[in-house]
Amino acid sequence: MQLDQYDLKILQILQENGRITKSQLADEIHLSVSPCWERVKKLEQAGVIEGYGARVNINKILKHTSVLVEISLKEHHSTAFKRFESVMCDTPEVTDCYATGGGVDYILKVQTNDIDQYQRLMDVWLDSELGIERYFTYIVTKTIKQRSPINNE
Amino acid sequence: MQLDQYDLKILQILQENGRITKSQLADEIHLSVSPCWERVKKLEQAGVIEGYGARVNINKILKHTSVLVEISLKEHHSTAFKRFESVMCDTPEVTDCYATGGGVDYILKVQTNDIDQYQRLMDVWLDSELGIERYFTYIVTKTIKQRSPINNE
DNA sequence: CTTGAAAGATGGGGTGC
DNA sequence: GCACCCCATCTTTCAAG
Repeated sequence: MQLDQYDLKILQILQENGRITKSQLADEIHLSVSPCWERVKKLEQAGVIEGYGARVNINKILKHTSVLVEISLKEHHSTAFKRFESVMCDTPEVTDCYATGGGVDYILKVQTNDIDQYQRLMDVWLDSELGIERYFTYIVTKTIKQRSPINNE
Repeated sequence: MQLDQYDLKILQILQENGRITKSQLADEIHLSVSPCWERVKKLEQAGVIEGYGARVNINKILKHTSVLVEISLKEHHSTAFKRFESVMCDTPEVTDCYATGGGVDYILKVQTNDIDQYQRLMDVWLDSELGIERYFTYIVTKTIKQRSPINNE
């Protein structure tokens, strides 16, 4: 898919303001409504725009704790990886999960009500057949920044 | 702020589908439009809903590399922290930044076109007066999961 | 919480450049 | 490709009951 400056601008604006009206969007990118609308539709159909969502500030509704966790597995074959990854995907407390090179196999971000609840979750993982060899926990003391990619320079 | 089941349901739905119409939303939570709309407005004004945005699949539009970086500073006083944090906030390549307890001061996620570009960014940081004592880079080889909190159980 | 109503947006269509 | 009409239908927003 080939994107021009208009498309990038559309993405940039929609990323910040997903509920902007198509006419306002058209104004901002200096196109009229129809071509603008067709670009948006194209971006959605191509899967560049996967969907729209509200940014919910979790801090306003409940006390919670975030931790970052480095995890290494005992075994390094694809079934072990697959099992681990599917458990991560199915665990709502895990908000982010990345496979990494560089000493550990995975780095996760986990959100729970408190540290106890995190530790209980970890205990369940350790007791199950997930094959965790070792893990290291970093407690998040402050969230400085949280995602907003795409900024066309 | 006190949230009831309706509000949680609203948040859950809006998080997944931020462009749903208020009438559809009202249908789904089994309320009529106006009360539903007032709840949404209240959630927005209270800052529980911070905004709306398109979920953009960055992989569809450009090749890029994500790295996770652990950073420790030389000095641990608030001006050093503030300076570091403001640079992180102003650097678009940094998508996430967390202050942590547990051996390192910060953990970041950085997105660049390639590893070279990341390394150049790091070189700039090291040469500037940011006070980085040491850092460790984990290259993300696979993104397993990426954020979707709030799931009322 | 419900109804209702005005103002505006959507999603098409079509024409012409 | 784009812009500039039109138009029926739905949505938003805010009264008043």
